[in-house]
Amino acid sequence: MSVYEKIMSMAKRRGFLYPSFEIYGGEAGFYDYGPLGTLLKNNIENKWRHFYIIRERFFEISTPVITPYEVLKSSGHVDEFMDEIATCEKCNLSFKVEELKNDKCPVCGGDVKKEKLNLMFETHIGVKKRKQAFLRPETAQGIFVDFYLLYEFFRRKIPFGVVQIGKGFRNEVSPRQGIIRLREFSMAEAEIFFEPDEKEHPNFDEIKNDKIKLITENDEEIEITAEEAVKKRIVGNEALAYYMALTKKFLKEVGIDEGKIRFRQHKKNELAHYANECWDAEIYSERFGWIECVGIADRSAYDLEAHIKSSGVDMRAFKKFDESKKVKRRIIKPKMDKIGKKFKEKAGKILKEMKEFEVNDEIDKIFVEVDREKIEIGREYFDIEEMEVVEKGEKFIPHVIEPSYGIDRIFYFILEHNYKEIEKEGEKYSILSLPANISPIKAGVFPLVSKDGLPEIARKIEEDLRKNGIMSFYDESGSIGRRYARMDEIGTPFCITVDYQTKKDNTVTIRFRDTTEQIRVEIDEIAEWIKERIN
RNA sequence: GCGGGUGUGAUGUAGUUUGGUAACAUAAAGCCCUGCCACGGCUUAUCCCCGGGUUCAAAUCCCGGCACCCGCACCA
Repeated sequence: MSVYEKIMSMAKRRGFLYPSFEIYGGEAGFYDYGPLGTLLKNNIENKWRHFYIIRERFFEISTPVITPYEVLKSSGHVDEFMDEIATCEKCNLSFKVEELKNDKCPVCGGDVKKEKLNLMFETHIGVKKRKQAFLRPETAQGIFVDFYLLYEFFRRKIPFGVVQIGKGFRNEVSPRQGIIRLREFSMAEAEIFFEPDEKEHPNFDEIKNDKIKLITENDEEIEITAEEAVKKRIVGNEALAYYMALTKKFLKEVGIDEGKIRFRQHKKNELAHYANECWDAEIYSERFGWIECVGIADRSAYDLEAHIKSSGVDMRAFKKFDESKKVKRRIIKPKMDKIGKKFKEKAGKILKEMKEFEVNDEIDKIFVEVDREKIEIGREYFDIEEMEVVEKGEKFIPHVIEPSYGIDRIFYFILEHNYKEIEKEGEKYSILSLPANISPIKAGVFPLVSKDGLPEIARKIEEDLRKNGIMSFYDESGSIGRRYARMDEIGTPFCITVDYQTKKDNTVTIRFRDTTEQIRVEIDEIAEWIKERIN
C-alpha cells in the first residue's frame, strides 16, 4: 500500500475526504471535504488570510463564479481553452490542429478526427435569453474587472493588493490522483498592483536573507537568498522574490516540509497566455514527485490592458510627477461632421478611439481599431493641433504580481508530510503531526475512567474550552490508550485527562501528541495554555 | 481520449481459477472492565460498484456503463 493509498483510506475513514456523489457511482474530479477535512481546510485558508490580509494589508473580495462570455473572451481564456485537437484514427496520437500536415497526421499520414476541447465549464445566464457564460477558471478575473472601483477604495495609492479565496473550475481531460487534479477546486489568489517600473516590496528586508531553492529556466538548481536572486537577475523583480519567500514561509507554517519545497521557473513555451514570468512553488510527494501547488506570476499589464480595450472603460491609474512638466503635444482634433458622414454608425466609436490620440509628426493618416476592424482615417478627417500643456502626472496601466495557491493540493501534501507511522508494541500506529494551529481539533478531553465523577469534571472542561473558542472533543469510550490513538490519528495536538489527582488538587494532565509526554496544569489555566499554542 | 489492471461491511483484505450458506482483521456503537498510551469480556450493526445477459442457481462466467489505480496523450 502506497502512502497515498494509506492517506486516502485514513482520510475517508476519519472524515477528511470523501469521493463526491459516491452513492451514484461517483464522479471523477470531485471530492467532498468531510467534517474534519472542512475544519482543516478552513484553518489553512484562515492562515492564508492571516498572511495576506492581516500581514500584507490586502483586502479580500468575493466575486461570482459564473462569468459572462465577454469577460473571459477579453482575458484570453476563451481562445486559450478552446483548442482544437486532432486525433489520428490510425495511430491514435493527438495533435494540435496547427501541427497537422495537409490535414493529415504528421507522423503516419493517416486521417484525423478533429474535436474541440473546451477546458472551461460552459453555462448560460437567463432562462429565455440564455446568454453564454462560463464557470471561472481562476478567481483573478473578478478582481481585474473591479479594478477601477478597487483603485478608488485604496484611495488611488499604488501598490495595493486584493485577494480572493474561492472555487475555480476546469473541465480536465482526465482528473487523477485524488485531490491533486480536480475539476472543481479551491484557490487562494492575491493580485497585487504595481507601477510598471517599481515592483519593489516595502517589507523586502524582512525576507531578503531567506533562502529559496530554485530551478531556473535552464534547469539549473540553486539555493540562494531572495536578495541574491534579484541582484543576479535570476528572479525578475523584488516583488516576485518577496512572494516566493513569503510562500515558503506560509507553506512551512501550515506543515509542509521545508526540504520538500522548491520554485521552478516556467519555460517560455509553458507560460500561460497572460504571464511573462512565472515561478511555481512545487512540493515533493513521495507518491507523485514534484507537484506545482502555487504559481507566482508576473502578469504585467496583460489583464487590465485587455479589459480596458474591450470594455472601453479607462482603468488606468494616475501617477503624479514630482514636479509638473510643461510639454508640447500634438493632438488630433477629429472633424466630426466629415467623420459622421463617412463612417455613419461607427462614428461614435471612432471618435472615442481618436480621443487623446497623440502624434509626433505631421502625418497623413491614422489607424484606429473598432470592433476588431482596423480602420484608416485619412488626413481630411482631422486637424493636428499643437499646444503646450502642463502635465501634473501620467496615466499608466498597473502591472500585476499574482501568487495563486491551489488549496486542495496543499491540503493533500500537508497530510502526506505529516503522516507518520510508528510501531507501538508490535502494532502499526499512525500519527498526523499537524501544526497545532491548523489541526481540526485542538484538544481531546477524557476522564481517565468513566466513573467516580471523573466524566462530569471532564465534560465541564470540554464545555469551557468550547466557550473559549477552542475546538475540543470529549471522549470516554474505550481504554485511555485507544482514545489517545484516535486523537493522534487525526492530528489533535493535545489531550487533557482528568484523573483521581484532579479531584484532590484541581489539576489535569496534558499529553503531547508527538512525544506522548505529559505535564500537569491547573484546570483554570487550560484554556489560556492552549490558546497560546494554537495561534 | 486510448490501452492495461482493479472494484467484496466505514477501512484493509480473503473468497472468483472450478457458479451453490460471503470470511478475516482493523475501525464503529452499547454494556461491563479499565489508576495513562489502540492490546480484556459480552453484544450489535454494516458488504459483493451499477445495468443487462447466461443459468435451477452469479461476488464468481459474458456484455455494457461508471469509478479508482497505472501507462500514453492532455495539462491556466
